[in-house]
Amino acid sequence: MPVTIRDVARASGVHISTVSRTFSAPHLVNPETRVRVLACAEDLGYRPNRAARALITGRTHNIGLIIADIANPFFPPLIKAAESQARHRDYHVFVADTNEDAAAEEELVHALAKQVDGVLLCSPRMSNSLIEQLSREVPLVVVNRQLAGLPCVLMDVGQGARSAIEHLAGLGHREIALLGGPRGSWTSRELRRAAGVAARAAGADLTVLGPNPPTEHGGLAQAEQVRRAGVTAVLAYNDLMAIGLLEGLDALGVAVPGEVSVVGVDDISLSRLTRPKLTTVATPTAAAGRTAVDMLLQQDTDLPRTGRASGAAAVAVGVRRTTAQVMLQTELVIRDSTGPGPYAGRERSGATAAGPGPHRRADPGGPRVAAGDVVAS
Amino acid sequence: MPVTIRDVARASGVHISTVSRTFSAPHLVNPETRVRVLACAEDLGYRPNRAARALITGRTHNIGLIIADIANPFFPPLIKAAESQARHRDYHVFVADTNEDAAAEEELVHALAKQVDGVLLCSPRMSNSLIEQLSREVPLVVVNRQLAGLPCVLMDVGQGARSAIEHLAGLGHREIALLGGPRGSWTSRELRRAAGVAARAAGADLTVLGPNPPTEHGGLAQAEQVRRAGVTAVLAYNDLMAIGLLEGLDALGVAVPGEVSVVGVDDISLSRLTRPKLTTVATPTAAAGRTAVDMLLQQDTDLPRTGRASGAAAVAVGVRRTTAQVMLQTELVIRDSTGPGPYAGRERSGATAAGPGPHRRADPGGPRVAAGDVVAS
DNA sequence: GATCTCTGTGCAAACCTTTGCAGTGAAGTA
DNA sequence: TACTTCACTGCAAAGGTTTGCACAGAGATC
Repeated sequence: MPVTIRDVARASGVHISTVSRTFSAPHLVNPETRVRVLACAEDLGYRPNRAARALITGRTHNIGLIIADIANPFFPPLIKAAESQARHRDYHVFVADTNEDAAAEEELVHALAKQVDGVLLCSPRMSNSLIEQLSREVPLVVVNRQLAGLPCVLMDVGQGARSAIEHLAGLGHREIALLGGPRGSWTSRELRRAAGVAARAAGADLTVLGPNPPTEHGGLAQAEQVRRAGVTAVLAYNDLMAIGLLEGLDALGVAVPGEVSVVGVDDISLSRLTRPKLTTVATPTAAAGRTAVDMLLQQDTDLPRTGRASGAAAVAVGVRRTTAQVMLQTELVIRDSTGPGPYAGRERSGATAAGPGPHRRADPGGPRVAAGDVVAS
Repeated sequence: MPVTIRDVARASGVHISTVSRTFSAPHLVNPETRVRVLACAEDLGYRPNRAARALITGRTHNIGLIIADIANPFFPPLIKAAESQARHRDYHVFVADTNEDAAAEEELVHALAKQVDGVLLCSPRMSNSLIEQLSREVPLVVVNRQLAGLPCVLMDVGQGARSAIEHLAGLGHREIALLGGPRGSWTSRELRRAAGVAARAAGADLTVLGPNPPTEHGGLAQAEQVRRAGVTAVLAYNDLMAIGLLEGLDALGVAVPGEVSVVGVDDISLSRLTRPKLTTVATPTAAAGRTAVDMLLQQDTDLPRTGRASGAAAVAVGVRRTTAQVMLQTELVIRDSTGPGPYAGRERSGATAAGPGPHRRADPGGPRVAAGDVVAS
């Protein structure tokens, strides 16, 4: 029932190889023949079988995108950017969700391995050694995790944490909590490290609460702890948790930013919709998606193909993998969930402790994110 | 470099067919041989090439999921439910985003056709006739669109609209606006139809505004129109638009629900987080995902396979497609964005016009969605 | 008129599996 | 003993495509 290259060949009176060339190397076939073949193909509704093509060329023109949780609004912009970038290069993206489950991640890499030309591993939860092992099976680009020897796209959450802590300290907060993210998250570790350093430098105390599930509920569940900890400011692992915390504090009757200031990370679109609007560290999510696809496709063109069509040239060059690591910048966006703390006005007053008036608002639009720098290669 | 069945055969001293059987029909091979082969496979890190397998069996064990917009929080629960249901049956799901673009939808169906065993088309934007045509290329299940002769999973938004309008009319609203969804959306048409009927029955006027992009911004952009239309209540195409409208009205200084009541559709998790919390028509998104996968896989096992392995039995049965259409129930969840209207208390007072006190709150948890009914088959 | 170049096409192998069929030898049956 | 049955394994074709190589014929060159 499905029409193959053979049917087209029969219909147009040429050999199947000519039909094949009509599609994959049109310049090699006589214009007259070409139009005839194309007409027949059109007539019969022929579409090249990509799986069969992949079998011999070693190129599927698909890339896999493994995501911890599609429901986390952090990811969709990344997915969309990756998809549009891939489409430009005539690639398709297959997205798979792991439910924050390390075992599912491994499973999926294996399942995808032979059906895609490479995989983007976003915010993986599995161990470094397992990732390295899997990278021998299929080209990998890792997002939100630093891994020696593998191409990585990172967001400078360390810098973001620093900015956030400095912002809070500048507002007069000295007792700050950090709501940690999920176990196994590189971002969470990085955030904690940088926040610790920044807090020490600013003379503030940092209490770490967690690990927590990186969801609204994870934040909500910590509201009680936050109140008990006696802190006046909180930096959350991500916006979702920050928003949950906002909810939880509201339910407990704790005023934000009156009694407690809250800062998130990611700047998901939702963070503009809460009351109060969320101060947050904007991460360049879309840029990360684009960059990761670029790096994967770059690596892909460098690498020899697996099919019989492997060029001798590629072999001569050897398996020289590009392992560039890109760090993308983050930026603090100040909205309404942060306000003066108990030490407002004392020492390092600066521009921040400008009285009880309205806080600085982020300008509503425009690009906020700088281009990434290559950090290592 | 990649290890194939042949390498395993060589290593374990058997024919490739024995290796093949070790994986796909273990009971046909001697236990001793089996363990030896498995050991060798393990040693060499062999993994069956699913693409090659698909070429001959005609079964990829993948299903495609085409989504209008991953960033719309309506979809992730559907995706996750579909994914988990598929995983149970040893299938993988490839998600693709079309950016609300009909042309991209067609593109993607073609691209996926030979790499999956079937496609779930969610809230498609393309024409019925095109969908029908594509369904000849690959098994299709359509979600959120009724289409004769094709298996469909629908949500009873008509009933939802009716409940919403009755709720509003009961609260004393007589001038109601409907914020329409995107052009080409079956749900939007259905909503409009049912809302019109219900409004007439309740003696209320219905003003339709739209079509609009089904996003937060689409709702926000209509705030001005809503105010100008002089309505006291609005039913929005989905929660995202309702939330945008909440924003817009807030910016215009219009109180919700004091001056205008707002109802959304979908009950995305976000709708519990707005101020005021959103009254909305809950749609059984996860159930839809599960059901759609079930229907697709059902159809899949019925249909003869394309590969040479096609059983004669299937042919004897003939191409009997299951074209069941399932309608899932919706339910109105009343929160804080709806309140008494100008005609509150006059006639049909009921339980709704209980003075200016707090409105009814939805209970926070528990299942709200009934199981689906088969409507036709 | 012989040789060369070039364009267009056909041939057949290869990619990695699965599976119907046939063959082997051992155990069971008459 | 001769026959059947059975469990296991090998053989080879098939699935749809790509591509190196060979070849035919046309035109150009000397």
